[in-house]
Amino acid sequence: MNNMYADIIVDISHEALDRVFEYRVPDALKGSLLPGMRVRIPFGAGSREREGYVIALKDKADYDPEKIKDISGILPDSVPVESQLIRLADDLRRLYGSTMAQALRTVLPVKRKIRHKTVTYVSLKLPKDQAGEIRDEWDRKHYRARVRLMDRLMTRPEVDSKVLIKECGVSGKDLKKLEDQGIIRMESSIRWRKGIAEEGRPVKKPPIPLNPDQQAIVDSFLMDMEKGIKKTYLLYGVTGSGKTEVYLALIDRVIRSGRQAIVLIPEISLTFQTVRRFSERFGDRIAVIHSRMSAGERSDQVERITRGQADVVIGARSALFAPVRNLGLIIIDEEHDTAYKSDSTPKYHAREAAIRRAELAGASLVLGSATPSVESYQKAVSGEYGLWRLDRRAGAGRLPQVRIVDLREEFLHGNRSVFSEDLKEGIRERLSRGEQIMLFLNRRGYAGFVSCRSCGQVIRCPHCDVSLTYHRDGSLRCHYCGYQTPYQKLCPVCGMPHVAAFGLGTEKVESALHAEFPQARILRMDADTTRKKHGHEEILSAFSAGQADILLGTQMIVKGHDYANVTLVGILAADLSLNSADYRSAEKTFQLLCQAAGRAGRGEKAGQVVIQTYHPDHYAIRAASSHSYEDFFEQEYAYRSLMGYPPCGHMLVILIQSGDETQAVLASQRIQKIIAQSLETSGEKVSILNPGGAAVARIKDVYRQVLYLKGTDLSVLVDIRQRLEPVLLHHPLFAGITVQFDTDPMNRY
DNA sequence: AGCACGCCGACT
DNA sequence: GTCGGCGTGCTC
Repeated sequence: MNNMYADIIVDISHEALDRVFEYRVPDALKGSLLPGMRVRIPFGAGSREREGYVIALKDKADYDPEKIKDISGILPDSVPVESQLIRLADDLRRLYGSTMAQALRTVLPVKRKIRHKTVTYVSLKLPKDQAGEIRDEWDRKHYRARVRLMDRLMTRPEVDSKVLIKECGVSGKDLKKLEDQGIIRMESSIRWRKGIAEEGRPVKKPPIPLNPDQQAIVDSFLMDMEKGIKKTYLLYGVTGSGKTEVYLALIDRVIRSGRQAIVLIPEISLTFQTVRRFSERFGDRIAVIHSRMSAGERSDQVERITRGQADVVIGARSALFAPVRNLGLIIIDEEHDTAYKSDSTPKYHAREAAIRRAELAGASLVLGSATPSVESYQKAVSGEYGLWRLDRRAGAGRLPQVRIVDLREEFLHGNRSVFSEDLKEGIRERLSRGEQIMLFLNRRGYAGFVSCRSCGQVIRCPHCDVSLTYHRDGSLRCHYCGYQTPYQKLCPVCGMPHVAAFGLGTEKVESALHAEFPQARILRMDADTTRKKHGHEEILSAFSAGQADILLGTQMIVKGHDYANVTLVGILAADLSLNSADYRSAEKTFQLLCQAAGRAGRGEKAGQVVIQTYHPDHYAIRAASSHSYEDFFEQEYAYRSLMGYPPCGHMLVILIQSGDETQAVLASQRIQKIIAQSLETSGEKVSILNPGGAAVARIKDVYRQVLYLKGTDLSVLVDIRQRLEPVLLHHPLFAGITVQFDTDPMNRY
């Protein structure tokens, strides 16, 4: 039999190992081994068993045949994947910055153990004098690494045990031993995430006939299909215009041509209701993938997909990588949603990744939104994407009437309440008619920051450089790290009893509502009330069932869910999201207002929206009130192009983190220097914004430095990153410092 | 990442 | 001499 070799990526995320290694395929595995599979391989001097990914098979090896080792075996649950996904991983790695192993891990449908990301905090357990004695004893015994460790811990605790291992030269085992001996204390912290609803039984229903607008879109798609045109389309449809019906019809056509579809939905709106609409149409030929599934459930779904038992895969961001064999269509619903941007490395955007996957598979891509991202709309009007529009609501509902209330005038007229006269009047009216109201506030907690009225001192978190928030149980809490301390009237700085909470929070609004409308039944929904597993669903279905008159909440109440009986939507402070120092703040505000407004008047009864604001003339607020996306886009695009922000340019964020403030600053300066030098030689124009600090300079005792690079050409930024990576790996200055990259970021740093 | 090799200082 | 820690380089 002929020799067979495999190119393999070792599953260790380290740049030094980020390349292919050749292995021999033993006879026993020939025939069953395919690219994309995970295998066990002997690696390194000790031929320790490691895991790796097969990325290609070949009959010749380039490396010294004497040194080539055999693959030990295929991992159970290993699934072959078209070379497409491996190429996609390679693209993601190059564009967003990661090792190939990390990129493969995000792309391949492995049943992987849900590994919590942990950081271990190390501090001294013994009092200083005792620790000093132990240190001196070690010094006598010439335990140099341990002495360095002790000297360091005696000045300050260390945030990340990895830094100690690297810089003091102690081993992980040593630390464990010292912990057992009661000399040091080690605390590991885990990151957690949110849950989501379950699936239900599908009952097939006949399709709703399309209206002429919807039909025209489906027809034009069919014409392109017949001509063999594969491209990206933007479906811009106002809320309630029936985008989902169009999706269903498009998917139906694609399935009939023998191909499959992937539908992406933002995690938060991926609810039972959404899934049901698809299962009512396609029965059990759908597969659902979401983050809260157990490893077993997930691998069942993946197996059904690989076996060809599903025509439609529905899921959040990561479902984009479902191992669908003959992909014909990808749909991204609510394409503007920031949830499509991954927050772990590689920090890819599902929209960009989908464009690439569709290209590789020869599939079409449909982006749907009532408030398209500036990026997508720009590409649609420039002709790069096809543009489909749905300007009218599909059913009985009409777009609600919007009223802007100037809060400054309310204040001038002596109204000190959270609610304007217009809003109060509206609420009263709805209550008397038995209709429902949604009130939207972009903030959680009882109030905003807490400060001393006498000296102006703001009470801050001792670990995070952010202000603490007052909660009604009498505690001050940090939203970044969960730090809690009891509220005190006495100012820690000037000693005057004038510390008080300012601002607006859902809890505060709730009590104001109770005071104003004692008869109203109120449901509050925010991060605090939905913390338990299905809190989210419970509250929404209670409101839907008419168990409350008013639903008060943050961001999360504006997504999905139709409530026929809601005829008034109030936005209490439209400015809250407008004030953040982020180039996307106007876009975010506009999207939020449109979505919130879209909740009103979904049924037979006409809807009304009241927007309270201190900036009644801001274009985002004006455009939202007249339901004019075009007006908003025109002004926003002008601003972006003036400033060179995406889509009129690109950005690269470099996040530098260290437990030591000076080191973080030094590393940041060094990086700036390297960038400046490489720009000098290439002559490219890239500007470095905001050097010398992050919006939050410290989180959980980790110091942060952030650099924003802005340039017209994405490839120049990618180049800079690639030139930086080897330096970060080898230069001693970067030992114990984490550097992360984010291309075209969607969140603030 | 994790292992071996080789260098250097300190102690039996 | 020899023991053992630490820097360096390599892993198919």
